[in-house]
Amino acid sequence: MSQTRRLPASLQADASDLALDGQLCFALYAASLAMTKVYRPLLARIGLTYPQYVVLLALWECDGLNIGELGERVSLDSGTLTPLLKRMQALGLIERTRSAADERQVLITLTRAGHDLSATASAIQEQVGCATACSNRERQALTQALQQLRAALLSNADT
Amino acid sequence: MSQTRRLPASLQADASDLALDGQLCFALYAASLAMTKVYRPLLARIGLTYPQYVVLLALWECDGLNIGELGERVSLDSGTLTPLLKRMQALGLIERTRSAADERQVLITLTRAGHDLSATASAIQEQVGCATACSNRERQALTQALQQLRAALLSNADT
DNA sequence: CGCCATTCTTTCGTGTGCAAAATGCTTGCA
DNA sequence: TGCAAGCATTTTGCACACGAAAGAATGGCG
Repeated sequence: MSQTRRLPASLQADASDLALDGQLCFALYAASLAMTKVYRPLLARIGLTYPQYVVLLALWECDGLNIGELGERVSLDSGTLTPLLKRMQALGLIERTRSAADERQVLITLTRAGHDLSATASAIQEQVGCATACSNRERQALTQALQQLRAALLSNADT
Repeated sequence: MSQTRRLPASLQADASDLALDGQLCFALYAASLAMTKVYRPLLARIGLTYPQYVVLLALWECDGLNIGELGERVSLDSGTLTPLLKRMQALGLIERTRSAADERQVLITLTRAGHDLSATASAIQEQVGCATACSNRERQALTQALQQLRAALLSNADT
């Protein structure tokens, strides 16, 4: 599996540190892929993708945001959101209107159909909760740990 | 922020459950995006993207895998890996050769240059470790929790 | 009043991710 | 032997994800 090499001790030590399964970054990446994999078929039944679902979560909580605010909330670039939101508009879930106060801004508001999807979403969320196979308490603890990690990473993003 | 609505109790209860920040799925999604955001500029200096780096991690651990095995290891589809690996070949980091034993398979092997990048990777890994702002013990615990979550999600992916 | 720096959004190019169809090799079975 | 079934990979099509650059509107400032 790992061949013996003649290297200075400083480099020799690295070999074990680079093991794929020991890496937090890979555990995060793989878990995130697995999560979307579970959501995909469930969301497909209502014609949504995972990022679109995340946007809806944000809008159910606070309707009428502009693209910049929405992007900050869900951690996405405006260049990603614009086409995504256009698709959601085509689905009849949201409206995109220029702000009267500042015509530079585009305000995103839920339609009736978009609002009503929250009931379905709750059902899906419960299904996935089962698939995680862990208690509410564990889930909460993990969620909090990930929020802290995210905050630390973002504040050190320029380092 | 959240307007009062008249709904049956069964739906009323959902409102708080759908709060964006309470969702494990969103915490995972956002943390994963934040992690790649930290890695991006560091990896860009050596011409790599994040998934390409993950593939290298896998190959440093076990060289000479075919595409299917590699995909299982890093949790990626062959449709994703094929173009990604071609780009890595163009960079001179890997070789793609048909297996003599079974001509259907494409074997991925590291070049000298690909092998040598592991030293740089260790340095990058350490930088990111600092950015996570948590101790080795915390990092290890979180990594393990994410691995368990991923395993649970994958085994229930068909539910 | 008109110019310009700022802010916000959109467009563009590159690179994932994944499902489904297409391609080419292998194996098993008549 | 010959071919049908199956397998590994590639291709195709759609949807993110992001940085950089272009467009559009606002708010000063001379």
